[in-house]
Amino acid sequence: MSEAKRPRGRPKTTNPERIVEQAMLDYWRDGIHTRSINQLCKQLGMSKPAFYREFGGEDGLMVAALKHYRQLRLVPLLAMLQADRPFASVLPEVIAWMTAEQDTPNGCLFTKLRLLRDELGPQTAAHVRAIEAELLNALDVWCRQGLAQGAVHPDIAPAFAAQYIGGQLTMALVQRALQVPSEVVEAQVSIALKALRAHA
Amino acid sequence: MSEAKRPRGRPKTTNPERIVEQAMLDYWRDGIHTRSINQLCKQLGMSKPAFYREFGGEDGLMVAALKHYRQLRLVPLLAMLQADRPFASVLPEVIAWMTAEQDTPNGCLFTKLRLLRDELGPQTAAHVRAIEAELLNALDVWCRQGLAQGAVHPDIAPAFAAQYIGGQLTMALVQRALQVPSEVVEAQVSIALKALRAHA
DNA sequence: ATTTTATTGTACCGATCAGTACGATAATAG
DNA sequence: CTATTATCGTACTGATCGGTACAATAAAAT
Repeated sequence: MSEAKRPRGRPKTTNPERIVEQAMLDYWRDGIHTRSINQLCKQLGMSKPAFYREFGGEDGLMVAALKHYRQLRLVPLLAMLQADRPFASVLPEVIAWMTAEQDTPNGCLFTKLRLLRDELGPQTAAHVRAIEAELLNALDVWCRQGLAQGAVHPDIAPAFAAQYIGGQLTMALVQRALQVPSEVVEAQVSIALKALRAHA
Repeated sequence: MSEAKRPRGRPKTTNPERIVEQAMLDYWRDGIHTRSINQLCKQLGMSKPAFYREFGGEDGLMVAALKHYRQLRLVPLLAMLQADRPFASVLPEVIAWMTAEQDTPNGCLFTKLRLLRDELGPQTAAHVRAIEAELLNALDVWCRQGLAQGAVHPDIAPAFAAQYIGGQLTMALVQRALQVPSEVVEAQVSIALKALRAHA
């Protein structure tokens, strides 16, 4: 609770956290190609020089927004996968995560960026790749556990199972972004993932 | 073979068909947000007034490119679905279509546009919706046939089966666009679609 | 040869773009 | 108080944007 001593110069009035959160929601809802930097700054309520001071450019803002999104939505998923619990009891939670109705925009910001990788700035592109790897790795570890627990069909290699789940994840998030009702998507994913289970 | 009588004025030198084909490939390969109209015209080798005379604007060009794509890639798929043949023998062809390696760009132009529906011009958006409906309807009819033939699991409603196949179609095309190898995608789709078959 | 018609592309428009120079401002330090 | 430091945003830059006016051109028609 220490009242941090003020630094020397004029006090900062911009609030980066608030701005990053709003930018994340804007990108998530509307995509990344709907606003010029001029419009972006107006929307975010900051001057253009302040924008460049804070983020260096759009690439910087997008990385910040993506990091924020990761904390908000992806970290909980990773936590599910990494919790040391029975595969069969985690699976429905993962499915629910994929198809959740929320007060936030539909779909998944990470998935949207992934599909536009060639149109991203270098830092954003690198960050997307890093998250891809992180997620795929977590799925792989989880599938190994499931196999060891006898919950995953023994003929299916964990690496393939991870790829498969990742694919269904993408499917579900894309369908949600296309406004397919969450119950329908949930039914689709449930059927698709039954193929992985033991004693099929 | 009639040598059509020339019209009155200065002869046309631009070749709309060639231009539409090239535009289709460009959109398919690079996405729709990578070139301004100025750059587009340069790339297509036509003057800007010629471009506006021929297509009226980018929306017009994109519709033309999408129609061209439909003929090239989607019509063959629809033909497969509408041919009056055993469900079980058509299914592998559909899977092969989804995952085909080609000399053309990876992925599917229609799917890319579908995911960007809010960023399209009005005509292109309408055309995308029309193709969505056309495809979903064809899948629905096909699934009814499969059910009547006893090839589709009787507990699965045709409308849901059509949605499901459509979802897996999207998944496969997105994965291909993300450079996942076609054998991997093919294995994924095969497993996912096994869930539909009778006596599972 | 002259007129009519259709297509051509250069050269231009105002608007907006991404990015920054710089003077104003507001705090602490001495 | 004055000096120092840090952040502020107005107002500007040259480039590029989407879109078009219009003079030149090339054919058929008369």
